[in-house]
Amino acid sequence: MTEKPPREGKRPTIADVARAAGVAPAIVSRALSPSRRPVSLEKKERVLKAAAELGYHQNPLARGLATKSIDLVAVIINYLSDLSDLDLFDPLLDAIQSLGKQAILIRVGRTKRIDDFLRNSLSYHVHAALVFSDFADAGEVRALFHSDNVLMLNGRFDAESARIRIDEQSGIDELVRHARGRGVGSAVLVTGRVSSLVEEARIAAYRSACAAAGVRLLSEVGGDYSYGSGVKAAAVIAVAMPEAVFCTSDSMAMGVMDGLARAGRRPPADYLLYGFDAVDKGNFAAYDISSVGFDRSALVAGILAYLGAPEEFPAAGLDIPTRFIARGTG
Amino acid sequence: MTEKPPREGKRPTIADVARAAGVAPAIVSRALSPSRRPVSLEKKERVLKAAAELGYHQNPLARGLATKSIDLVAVIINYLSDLSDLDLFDPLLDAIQSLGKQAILIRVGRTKRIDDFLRNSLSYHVHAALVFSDFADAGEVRALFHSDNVLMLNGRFDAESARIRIDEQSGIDELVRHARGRGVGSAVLVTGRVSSLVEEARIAAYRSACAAAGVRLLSEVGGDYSYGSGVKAAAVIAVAMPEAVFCTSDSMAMGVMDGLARAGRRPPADYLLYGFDAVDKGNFAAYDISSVGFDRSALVAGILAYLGAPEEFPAAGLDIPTRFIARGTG
DNA sequence: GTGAAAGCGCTAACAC
DNA sequence: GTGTTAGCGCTTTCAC
Repeated sequence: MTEKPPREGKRPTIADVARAAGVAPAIVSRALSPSRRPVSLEKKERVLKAAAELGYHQNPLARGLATKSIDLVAVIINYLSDLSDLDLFDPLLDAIQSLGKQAILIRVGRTKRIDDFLRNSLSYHVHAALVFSDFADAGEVRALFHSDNVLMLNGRFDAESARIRIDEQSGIDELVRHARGRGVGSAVLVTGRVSSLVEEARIAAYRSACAAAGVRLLSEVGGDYSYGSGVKAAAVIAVAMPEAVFCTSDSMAMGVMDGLARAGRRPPADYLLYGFDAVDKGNFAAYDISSVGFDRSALVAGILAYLGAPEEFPAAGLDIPTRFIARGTG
Repeated sequence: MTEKPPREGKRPTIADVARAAGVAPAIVSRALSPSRRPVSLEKKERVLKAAAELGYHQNPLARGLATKSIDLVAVIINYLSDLSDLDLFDPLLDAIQSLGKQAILIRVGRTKRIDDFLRNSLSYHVHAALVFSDFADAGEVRALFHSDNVLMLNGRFDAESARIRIDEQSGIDELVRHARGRGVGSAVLVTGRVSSLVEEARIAAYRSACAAAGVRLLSEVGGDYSYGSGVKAAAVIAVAMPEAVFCTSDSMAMGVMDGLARAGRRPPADYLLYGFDAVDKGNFAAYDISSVGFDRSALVAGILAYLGAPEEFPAAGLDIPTRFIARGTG
């Protein structure tokens, strides 16, 4: 490393570089930042050289104070599982970092003083906010995040908000039609956290798909997305055994499968079983559950496009289609 | 909301509050921040009142520039799975936020220019860094992170570094003794990413535990922690069927289980199977795998203690013990 | 206990 | 193209 700060114990500043390069501080700023102001090639090189020799690095705080913006993207979640799964998270982080920004991960409970919390924090000054959490609707979030760029990914968008929507209806329609095609006339739906708008929409999609396909929905059993709640649901389901079980998560489907196995019922022989949110790779042999999924990389690509040029993002938002994935259970 | 900024379109500053309260800006700063300088109760109340009326909120950037520190905790990872699992992540985020700080999540690949990357970014100014990634050893990280507080959680600590260590040896010893107690004389070890120091130590722990307990390690099969790599490993294992299979992750154990099932071998009747990193709750009935786990909440509590008072953290670091968890497969 | 004033390190306006 | 000069909003001496 070639670091030798001019003043002992202090990091070199733009002034130090300017002195070393024999130019004005403003030139250094222009040479080192994506400024649109012109700098002669010769001075630019001198500056770059001096900066390297001094081991100069920008102070993002000072830069942020001056420009009133900061290379940070806030990712707003309730639970980490709001990010669907780990397959989404790592590429998302990569995407954010590839833009020279970093991700600040904010977990918002259902507290009322979210605004105070946010406004006092760095998150209020971020370049953009990605809202996965269903804590607030588009209007509130816009008000909250000042002039910042907000992308709604939680389903709570309105006409004015930038948004990416997972179009679950398409995959669910396909799934239910598939079941119908295999002779299913009646089914039970196992649901997750109904407080969530996304879940509400998902349930509605199942209802309408069933109505359209001519599948009778015998009942809806409440769960919480977890394997355990699926096992519990199975006890209820076993009473009036339907021809098919639709679950709004794969984990619940696994639970239902194990729960019903205790009663000697196994898919696909005794009933058809469908999950939701298929992760493409690494499916367990023991739980080869038919499901609905979407292309994670398409979602990340959409987010990346938004982050790169928010103003050019389609006003109508972006829709990511889902598709039915046939596996062993249905 | 009671927000009425004095100048149109601009957020109120400390100067606005000072004017409204009829005091000097310095007083406002002292009243509103945990400053040790005294402020008369009466003025403090005036300030608080004015701030509330104006809807004043601190600008963390300006504060950070002045104090050279910022209420951000950097979480350094390679993959999100470095955080063990989701059960760890949500409580960790809660812990960080409960301290009034926020988490900035940084994914470092194996790139060489990490230092440049970090020094130019906010992460360089954070209050503390939690290093889960094995990208660098303690010395490098300390050099990199300036004077900041660094907690090593990746096993790459030295005598001077603050660290929390998961003591895997204890749980592995227990596991191997347990296998020996059930008559196991020979076993195969399925390993993960061997480039990682943690994995290296884990493998060494198995070796020494086997030597101590008198279990012969027939071979070591390389995997990558994933279910799929476990399935592949099973093909190799099936050739010379050992009495037990130890896997350094639960996912690989699941894969091994399914892979060997194709050859008609099922635990615990035909062999004993052990995983690693048990998540306590929600174990799948179909994969009831004996494993080694540790108390996630103890880890989070340790991190919280460090974050709250880094200088009071035990110089010797903290050890989180692991324990063997007996389940159906061994 | 209080306030004026000098930074923190950078960018943006404005002259040249 | 270049340099000078004000800030950005806060904390912190330092004098009172």
